[in-house]
Amino acid sequence: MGILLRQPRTGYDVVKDLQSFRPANASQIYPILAKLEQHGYATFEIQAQTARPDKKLFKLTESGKAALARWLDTDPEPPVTRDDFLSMLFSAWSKGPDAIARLLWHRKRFLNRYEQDLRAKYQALVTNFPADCDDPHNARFSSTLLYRRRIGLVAEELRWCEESITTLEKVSDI
Amino acid sequence: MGILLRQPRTGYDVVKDLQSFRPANASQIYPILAKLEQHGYATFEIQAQTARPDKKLFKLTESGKAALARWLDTDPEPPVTRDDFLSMLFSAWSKGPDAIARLLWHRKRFLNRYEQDLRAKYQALVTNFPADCDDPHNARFSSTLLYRRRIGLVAEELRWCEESITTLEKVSDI
DNA sequence: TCCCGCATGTAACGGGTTACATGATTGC
DNA sequence: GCAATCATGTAACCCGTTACATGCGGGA
Repeated sequence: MGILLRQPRTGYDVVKDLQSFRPANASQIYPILAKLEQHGYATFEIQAQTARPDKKLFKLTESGKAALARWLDTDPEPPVTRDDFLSMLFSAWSKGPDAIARLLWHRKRFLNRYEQDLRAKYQALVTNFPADCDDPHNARFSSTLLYRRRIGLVAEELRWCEESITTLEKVSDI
Repeated sequence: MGILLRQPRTGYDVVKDLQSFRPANASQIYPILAKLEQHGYATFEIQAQTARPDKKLFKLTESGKAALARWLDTDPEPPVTRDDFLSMLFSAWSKGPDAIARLLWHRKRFLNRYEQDLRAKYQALVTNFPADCDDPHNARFSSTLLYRRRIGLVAEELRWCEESITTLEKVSDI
């Protein structure tokens, strides 16, 4: 399952870490961690805290690391996306060019915000840990690759949005 | 739900049409069509066929069209993707640069095939119906926008794959 | 001969989301 | 005073997938 125990983390932390590229919510993660523990793939230490529920700090066992390594050798499934925007665009012609333009503008705003966010995080990563990011044996190397990918894709979709808006303008007011 | 009744279609056709941008399978579509019919959003005519089960040709009612128009006025949810490849890449550092390269090559091959397929379909569309594709009141206009988007994104990810492979080579054999 | 395409569905299962339950601390 | 952050979980539900059931015609 969503195995991302680079470092020991609590369930709560795992949810946050996954957020960026494989969203899942708490009520899903906790049962999974419990199951991993039952199968011997992970163990946890309890850290008592005052004024908060006790933390369960999970970490992978050797057997868990082996299972992850095996999974890495399998071929990944083709990606699946669901995106209401695309479905709407598919039917938007029925309401005319204005509706299409509205959708595109909406998407553009969304992408702009998203891009800024990504760039900020990426910048923070490479300025704080420049050495790690260049070392392919380091976890942060993987992270930089993933950031660069997302940034490139978002920039491309943004380009597409603008292109589409201009063609729409050209076509509809001639 | 997946409302894409541009023209009257059978359940079987709907599944195929959706394939490209919002995959769903037959056992999901049939109950949905039945529900649409119960709610008065769609009706069907039965076309008897010899040697095959009778066709149920569904089409949207006025009330169905109105519902679709209302949906088009709502703001789309942010997109969700799940992609094993990304999860694997995230952990691939643990197995070293070769594992990362292997993943990237695998993805590259996948994207190459996908890109060819998309370009072929896009070409077919614009050569067969050049006028429709330029008319924003026509359904095929929406389709061309969607194709251009997908093609751009796939090309960008391909570029990223190649870039990543070369940085990996540079970094690991110096 | 066997698989693919056409054409419809039902039943069981599994993964994911939403809602609920608890509770102290910190900042607006 | 209210929301957000930290921290754990359970229960119900929905959406989607897999497997099953049926059956003929055409191409490899």
